This record gives sequence, structure tokens and C-alpha cells, in this order.
Amino acid sequence: MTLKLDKVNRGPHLSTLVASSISREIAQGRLKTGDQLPTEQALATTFGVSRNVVREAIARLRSEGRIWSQQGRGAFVAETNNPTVLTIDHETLQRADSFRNLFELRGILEVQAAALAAKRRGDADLKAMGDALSGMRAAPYGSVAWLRSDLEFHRTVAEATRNSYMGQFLVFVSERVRESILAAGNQQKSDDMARITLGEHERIFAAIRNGDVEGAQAAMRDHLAGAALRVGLHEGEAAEAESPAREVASPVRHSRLRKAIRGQAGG
Amino acid sequence: MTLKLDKVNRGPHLSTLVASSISREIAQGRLKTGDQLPTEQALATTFGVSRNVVREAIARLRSEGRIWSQQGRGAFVAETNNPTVLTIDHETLQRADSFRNLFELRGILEVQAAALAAKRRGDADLKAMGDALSGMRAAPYGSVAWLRSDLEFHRTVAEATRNSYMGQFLVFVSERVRESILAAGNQQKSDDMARITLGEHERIFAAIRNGDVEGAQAAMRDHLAGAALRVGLHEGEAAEAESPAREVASPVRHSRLRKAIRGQAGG
DNA sequence: AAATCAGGGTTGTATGATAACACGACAACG
DNA sequence: CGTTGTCGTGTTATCATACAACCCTGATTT
Repeated sequence: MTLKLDKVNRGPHLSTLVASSISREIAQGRLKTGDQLPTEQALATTFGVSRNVVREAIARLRSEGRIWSQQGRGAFVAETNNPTVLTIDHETLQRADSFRNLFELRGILEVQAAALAAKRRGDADLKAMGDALSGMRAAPYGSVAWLRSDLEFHRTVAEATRNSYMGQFLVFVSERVRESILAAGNQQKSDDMARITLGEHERIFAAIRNGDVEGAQAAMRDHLAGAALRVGLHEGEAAEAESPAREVASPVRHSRLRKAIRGQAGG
Repeated sequence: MTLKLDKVNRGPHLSTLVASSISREIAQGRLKTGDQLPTEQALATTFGVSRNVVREAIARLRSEGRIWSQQGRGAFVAETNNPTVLTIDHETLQRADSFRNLFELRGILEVQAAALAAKRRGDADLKAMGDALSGMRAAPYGSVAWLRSDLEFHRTVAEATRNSYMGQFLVFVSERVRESILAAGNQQKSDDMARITLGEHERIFAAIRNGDVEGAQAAMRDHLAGAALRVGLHEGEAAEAESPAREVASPVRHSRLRKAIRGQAGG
């Protein structure tokens, strides 16, 4: 046994469902900035959960700056136009469509980063990329060392853009993507994949070394398409409209409540 | 009259205090990655609060990715070596090259967003964009209303990508760019500029409406190039800015508990 | 020895109660 | 008439307790 009976990573707590439901209401404009939310009691009954759960959800939204609340008055939708920090909630990332979206964003950044790197790379950048590739060749596919070298390669590409924000964002997004993949943990490994993946990286490297902007873009696009396949995202027109269609392990308990929440959120 | 005394800055909730206390323990290394936290009951008694408060704090830390918990086992410190939030420092943005880099990143995102929007826009998106354009036509160039409509237009484009992360990132980057421009505040206004800028937006809109992917990209690229010129970006410089670090008012009630928490946490 | 199961410990959720606070209604008072 | 004090209601913040679901361990049984 012990086959990868999905370890149900972070089974979404009820508070998470409630939080994303409210969050969705805000995002879709049904709750505008300054609006007062229903009372905790009302939310609890409409969602069919305890007030405690609602409070955890609200605490979370408050910590994200989406709403603010005052004792004796109520909770109100905050001004969302001043996000001073950017955070990606990785419980939401467990949803397939969210993951796809983030992967798409990563792709855009990676491809353009490859283009800039092909224009601006210096000798030091090329050496760093070469070292990272060597590291990938030396390590077994999927091992920790392999993953580290993989990340390192992409990091050096980002660095070669000479745009620190590009690197910052790219690392941030890539890390979230990687975490999500590791959490799913359903990727099979083979020597073929090692060879293919390595080849993709080498083509990216070659194009960047030659200053071939469009070649670098194409090679990176290929690589990402391959990576998408390897993690089980079918390629092509990736992200469809965001709809709450999560597939993960079915919730055991409270399934009716969860369904109700999902239904109302989906709209 | 109207003496504006600060609106009572309410003391943070107990759950916030508990959360930041635990957070500090992690940051200072007293709780290493993988360590198991004390049980909720234990935390409740040591902090002198109810288990409910502890749960809200833990829910918050969990949503921030600092810890993860599993029913029946406990809560554990997550791998937090990679940043879970992304922030852009105000001061570094004042440097011209930093600003240029951020502007470049914004350009990449905007151009690709325009492409995706041309593919995926729906009728509601087109209407929203049209409304934003109307708002720009009605408002004087550079006015608050004009800026709001401008932002609104770009936001609707991002929304039409059907990729929430795209919108999130784009809004975040654009806001930083806009703040920086406003801080510089050395842009001249003219009717010519109003006409030109509006025309750029209209071409973007037309291309997206027609589903012209490359046209949308080109139009957005034009617009950004124009915007770069208008803010004096090629030899540009930035201005000074301040960053008021505001203090929180002293908590009124539960002061003993709060002090206890602060004391133990502060070290 | 291996499988099964019982028990305790922990988190997740529900429920009710109390305290702190905001706000309007209303009477008392000048 | 305007002001003030008081009260009542509604809401959030917190507490306390109980139960359900789940994990882990170890004894019991096969």
C-alpha cells in the first residue's frame, strides 16, 4: 500500500472556503469597497457553518487587507487599490485553475526573460548558466540536487536580464509553482524525461549564448510546454475562465456544506 | 474647526498579537522549520487567551504559508526560507534604473495581457473598457478622474485575460509605477497629450475588440513607449519621497494580556 | 509475527454565553 | 429649541465547553 493516496495536502478548511467565497464576492464587484458585510451570524447561517469558522475566514481576509472590521460596528470591504505587498495564497493554489493561471503567468515572464537575457547576457551569466547545466547533468532526475540546479539555471537567466524586478517576480512565481507541484507529488520520473528536459535547457542556453532573441523565446516556450505536460497540464490554450472546479480528493465530511459554498461562489 | 485628530487607531486583535508572537519565534529561530508547535490548548494557556483566539492566529499564519497543520497531528513550521510575500521597496524605486526596470516589467506584463485579452475578452469586458474610455474622454487630462479611468481601463484589460494572477501582478506593479510617477510630479500636461494618450488607448481597445492579438500587443507597446516619453524616461530621474512610519495607539483593553504577549515575544 | 482494535492526544467544528463597543431613540434638563 | 444623559439594541471580540474526525501508539488478538 502506501501508494500515493494523495496525502490530501491541506484539505481546505471550511474557513478557507468561506474566505475565498467572500473574496470572490469582492473580486466580482458584488461587494464594493466600503460596503458592509453581513453580520457574522448571518454569514454563518447562509454558509451553514459555525460562527467560529466565519470568524477565522474574516480574520484571514483582514490579515490580507481585503476587509477591516470594528467591534460593535461590523466588517467592511477595504480599499483594495493600495496593496503594498503581493502574496499568493497557496491554499487557493491547490485549485487546478488557479495553478494553471499561475503557470501561464510564469510562462510569460520566463519567455520574455529569456529574450532579454539573450540581449543583455554577459560572460559571467553564461558561465553561471553553464555551471547550472553541469549540475543538472550530474544529478539524477528529480533529485533534490537536480531541482536545485534547475532552479539555479532559471535564476541565472533571470539575472542575465539585468532587471532585478524581473528576477524577483520570477523567483517568486516559480517558487509558488514549484511548491504546488511538490505538494501534488504525482509526477513520474524516467531517464527519458531527464534527457528531454536537459535538452530543452541546453537549447535555451545555446540561444541565449548566441544572442538569438527569438530562438531563446522559442526554446523557453518549448521548455515550458514540456514542463506543463510533465506536471499534467495539457498544453495549448491553458487557462479557461476561472471557475471553482476543483478535482482534488473529495471532501469526506461536510460535503453538503462545501458544495453549497462552492455553488454560491461559482456564480 | 475640523481639527483632524487621528481616528482612533484601534489596538490589534488578540489573534494578531498571538500570530505575530509566534511569527517572531519562527523568525528568531526558536522554532525551526519542521518543528511542531505546542498544541492549541497549550498556546492558549501560555498566552492566557482562549483556544479560539489561538485558532484565528494559526489560521492566519497558515494562510501566510508560515505553518501547516494536520488534523489529529498538530501544527508544524513550514519551509519559510523563500519569501511568501513580495514587496517593492519605495526607496530603491527612487533610483532611475530601478524605476526603469519596473517600467520594463510592467510593459512585458501589459503587452502580454493585451494579447491574452484579445483572445479571451467577453462582451462584459468590452463594455467595461468602453466605459473607462468614456471616463477618460469626459475628464480633463491629468485630473484625478482621468487617472482613475486610465487605471480602470488597464485593470479591465487585465481582467479580460481571465487570469486573476495576471491582474494581481499587473495592478501591483502599475500601482508602484504610478506612485513613483506621482512622487516625481514633474510631468507637464497639455491638450495634445490628452488627445494622443486617448488615441493610444482607443487603438488598444479596438484591437482587443477585434480579437487582433498582434495588433493589441503593438498598440499596447506604442502606448507604453509614449507613456515612457511622457514621464521623461530615457534619461529620467526620480524624486524624493517619504515613508511615514506610523505608530499604533496603545491598546485599551486586555492590556495585561497584550503586554504579556508583547513581553514574551519582544525579547 | 502480523493484523486488529482500543485508547489517548490533537485539530476541526459547533454552540452558547459574556464583555466591549457603536449608534440611534428618547426622556430629562437648561 | 438645543443639549445632555441614559438606555436598549445590534455587532464584534472573546471565552468556555463539547463533540467529531483524525493520527499515532501500543496492547490485544489471531
